[in-house]
Amino acid sequence: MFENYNKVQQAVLETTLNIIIRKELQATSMALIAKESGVSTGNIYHYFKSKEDIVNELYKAIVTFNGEQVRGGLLKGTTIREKFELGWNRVIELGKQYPQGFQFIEQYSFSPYIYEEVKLEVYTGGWCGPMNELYQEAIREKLFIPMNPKMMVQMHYGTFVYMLKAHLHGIFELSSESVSGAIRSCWNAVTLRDIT
Amino acid sequence: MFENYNKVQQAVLETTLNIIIRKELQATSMALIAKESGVSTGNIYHYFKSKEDIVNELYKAIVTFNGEQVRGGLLKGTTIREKFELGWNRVIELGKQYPQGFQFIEQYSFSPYIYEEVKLEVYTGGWCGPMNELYQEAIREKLFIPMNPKMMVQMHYGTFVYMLKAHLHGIFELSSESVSGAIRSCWNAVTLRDIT
Amino acid sequence: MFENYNKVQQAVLETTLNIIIRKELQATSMALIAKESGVSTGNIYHYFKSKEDIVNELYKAIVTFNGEQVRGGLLKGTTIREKFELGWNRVIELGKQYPQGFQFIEQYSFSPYIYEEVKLEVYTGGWCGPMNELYQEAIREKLFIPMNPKMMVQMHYGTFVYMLKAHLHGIFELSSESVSGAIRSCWNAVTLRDIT
Amino acid sequence: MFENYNKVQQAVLETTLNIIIRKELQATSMALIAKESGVSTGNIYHYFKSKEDIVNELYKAIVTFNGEQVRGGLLKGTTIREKFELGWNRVIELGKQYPQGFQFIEQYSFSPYIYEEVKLEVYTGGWCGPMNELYQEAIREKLFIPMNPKMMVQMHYGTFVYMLKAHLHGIFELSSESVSGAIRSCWNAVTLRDIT
DNA sequence: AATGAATGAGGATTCATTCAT
DNA sequence: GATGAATGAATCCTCATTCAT
Repeated sequence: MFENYNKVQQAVLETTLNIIIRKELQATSMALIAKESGVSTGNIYHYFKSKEDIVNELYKAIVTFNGEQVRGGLLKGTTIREKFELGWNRVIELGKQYPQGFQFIEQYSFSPYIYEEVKLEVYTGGWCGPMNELYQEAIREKLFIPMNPKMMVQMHYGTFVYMLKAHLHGIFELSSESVSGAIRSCWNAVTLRDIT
Repeated sequence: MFENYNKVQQAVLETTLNIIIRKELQATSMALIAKESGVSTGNIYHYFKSKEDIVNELYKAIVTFNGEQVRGGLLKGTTIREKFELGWNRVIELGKQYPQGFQFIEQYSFSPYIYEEVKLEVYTGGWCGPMNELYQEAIREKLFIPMNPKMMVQMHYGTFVYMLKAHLHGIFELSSESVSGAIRSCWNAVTLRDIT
Repeated sequence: MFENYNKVQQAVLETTLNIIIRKELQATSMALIAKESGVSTGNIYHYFKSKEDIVNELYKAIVTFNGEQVRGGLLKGTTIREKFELGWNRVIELGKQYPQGFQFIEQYSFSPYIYEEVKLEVYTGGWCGPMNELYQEAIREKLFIPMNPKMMVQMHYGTFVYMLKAHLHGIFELSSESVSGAIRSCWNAVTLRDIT
Repeated sequence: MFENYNKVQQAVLETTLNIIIRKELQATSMALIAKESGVSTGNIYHYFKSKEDIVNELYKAIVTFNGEQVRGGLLKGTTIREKFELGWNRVIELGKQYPQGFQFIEQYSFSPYIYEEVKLEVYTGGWCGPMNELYQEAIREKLFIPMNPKMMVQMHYGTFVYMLKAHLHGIFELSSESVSGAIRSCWNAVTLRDIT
């Protein structure tokens, strides 16, 4: 998840993510990060400007990683339908595989602690871009209903996010059938009925 | 939003919400709450056990309020379709009218700072209950596809939450047409096609 | 010396002066001030904005006190000569009686740590004002040579400051004869010879 | 000013002086000295034992330099009066030409940060020695009043220091006339009247 | 000689909370 | 009930110094 960073930075970012999810940002002290990451406080400040900087870097790193993963999934498909399924499947997979990263983004995407510019990268540099394009193409091909593609993508993302959330809260299990059911339902929600 | 509380408690809860959204939980000090609410720190402790208590009370109050509002909307409808539309419309309305409350719940629904028991009330005492029942009924009547109704509700809730989020982030505008379009699309996503 | 402050502020200012002279500003930590003054760190910040604020307040307080003392001395005299002698005597007395205050002003009058506005008060609100007027009057009465009175006052102040400095460094003793000799010598330095 | 030191030491001393005057000793970190001098921290420690060592070396260097300059000035004169004028002129010249060095000595001559032994060098190895001798000679020749020569030198030095201080604080300008006026006035202050 | 990453004690300051009034 | 002065532990961060390279 943090391949673009050096050893020290990786240790700090990983540890920080772990503590924030476990204990809240409030309780995530530099002393604790230092202790758990094995990097001295002084040296943390050699690689990061401030605590805020660490958290923002973390946000950016996760968003970037997620973006790459989803984009990678999308590209493996050939038809629009395949791409649709592979893309959203990756979103779910990511959430299940990296629940901490997923929760972190969820919790802090509205936080004033994350710089506005960093937040906007989700919509630009993240996975939204390729997904938006896919939806646009589907509309052009009269496969999807003529709605704002960005909005449709957001709506579907919300669908999967909340499935994951409820799953992580223990409200219900997330079997692969329910996931493919959900994906199918999303597909149905936006395809032109008579065309099918 | 805080009708069940006395004047002092209301002032404290309102102020706290305001500061948390504006500045993060981290930066929400008791001194600041005291100053902005006009209630002395000593007196705040007369009405609340601790800072944690305030924030959890706030969470509970907003969830309860939202629940009442959505339930109120639902009950006005007669047919399942009407209830469906009125209910989700209220969700959107609430988010637009009380963006701070909406953002607060979004940010802190995963936070370890909120007691697990309080968080679970969303699913039980909140608006989810009546909505779950509505979906269950729709399935029984062969109107909706046979899926876990709780999951369907979560999915749709996610849909609207992310429309609101993107709207609040300034990604796109939320016209009443796009809202009703989204509601219709959700309806289509889960209704049995041949029945329509 | 700190009559215009409350008990807590007095304790803090006195302690700070003491430590700064004994140990340097660098080594004057808030923890030490708290310990030696018997005021908790938290409470110090209730009465002072910052460490810088304490030190600047200290500077201001000493300068004001010195000003009042010297002005008080001046006024007791009737003739110019008497005022001259009483005034400068007070300067020396102050330095001997409050060596810490004297050293502090000496050391920090050039320091960037003291706000420029606070520093300028020495020349305006301090004892310089009345002294300048005295010299001006003496020039008008053809008693003193026609020189910039402000400069003359500074020169004489420097004379006494360096006597005190050397005295405090243990270079020589400061007997009352040597002081009156010095004052006489200053008087001779600026009086018109033939007039005497 | 630092001719007796090698390139690296010169860079460090110059930079340190500059920062101390600009920012206070407190804010003069080794990291900043390293950055501004272009010498790495590690290498600074190759040439200096500690930060304290740098500052004390700086003090010593400036005092020595000033001493040489003033002594050099003195020697150019032949009569006592000439030596007197040339010597004090050099003091003023030095202050105007090297204001940072002048301010540094002024600020730190009382500081516990400077080792007592280093401070005493001002009075022995500095310019005071030759000046003291000059005054002693003048007394012997019945030119000056019979006062402690060391004290007289200190007094006069204070006179010029405070002229410079007020000048550097922007209280008044220091024209060459006012300087020679001040020197003359000092001369008059200590010469036996009837002798002139 | 020279570098700058690494250390961790110590710095100023803030904070939740208490309690005398 | 209400106030806000007082507490001191805990916070983020800096700093002089060391040491492997």
